[in-house]
Amino acid sequence: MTIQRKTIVLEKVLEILQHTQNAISVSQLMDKLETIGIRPNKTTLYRLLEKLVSTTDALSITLKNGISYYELRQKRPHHHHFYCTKCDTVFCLGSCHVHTQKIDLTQLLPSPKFTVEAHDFNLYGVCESCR
Amino acid sequence: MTIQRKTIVLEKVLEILQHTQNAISVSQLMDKLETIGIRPNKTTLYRLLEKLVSTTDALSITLKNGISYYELRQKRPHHHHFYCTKCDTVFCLGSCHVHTQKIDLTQLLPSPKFTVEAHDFNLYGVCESCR
DNA sequence: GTGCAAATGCAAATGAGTTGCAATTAAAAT
DNA sequence: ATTTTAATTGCAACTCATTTGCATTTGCAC
Repeated sequence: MTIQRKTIVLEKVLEILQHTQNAISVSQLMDKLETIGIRPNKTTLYRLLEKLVSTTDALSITLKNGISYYELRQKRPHHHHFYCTKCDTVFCLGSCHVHTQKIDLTQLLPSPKFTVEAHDFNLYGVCESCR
Repeated sequence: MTIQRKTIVLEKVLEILQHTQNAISVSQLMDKLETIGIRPNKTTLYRLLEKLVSTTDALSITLKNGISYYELRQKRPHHHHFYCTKCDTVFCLGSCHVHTQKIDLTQLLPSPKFTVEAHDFNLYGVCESCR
């Protein structure tokens, strides 16, 4: 295993992810890269993001439109997202209420013998600037 | 507008939906139909389900695998789902905690000016029989 | 410089879901 | 009973996000 090679694309992707409050999709990312004159191959971009996720530097969420959105893990606590149906922006929400309010998910299960490994919670609606 | 025509496929689909506790996908539905000797065209099936949803007889949820699952609305209150990652079954959960525990989602939003129109909440894990 | 693993690019494939259009069917009107 | 009309169906082709195979390039290590 050698040191991971640095690439312009990787650097720029990290830069974009660092400078947005939102989770962004591959196509949104490609658009942003295009505005700074970079047109990476989409396969490359998918692989780069996959790597960031596998190294836990980033995480991805997939909304009910079937599209995955990425964000840097950074120092943010576990949280969920708001998808604006007008502008397709994925806003990060405050700390997950399931954790902060210690909600017992077991009660909701068909049987206490089910093992919950993950949960997702997405809000859908219209953001402030789209109203 | 004439009376809606009855078809074997519609009847069998309703029958299957009525006799399962779970939400099922189009491919799961096609498999079940196949076991009783019915091989409907997938377009037909999609359109039939779309109609059931539009008439509020059924509802659909879409999980992070990008697949939609359908269930009859019937008398069930608003609830969410548990997806078993081993057997691909989508179990219905108890009444939505956001409603029963009157959780205020506004607090989680970036701004109170955001309008929440819908939310989804899915659990992922392993079901009782797959453990 | 040579070798080797990582990174890249392209084209093609995947898979859920959709669309256009022609063909069929059943209900309504005659 | 026959015609008219609208709903239903089936097929092929398409969309779109994502993935895969494979050949090529690149850059670190020796």
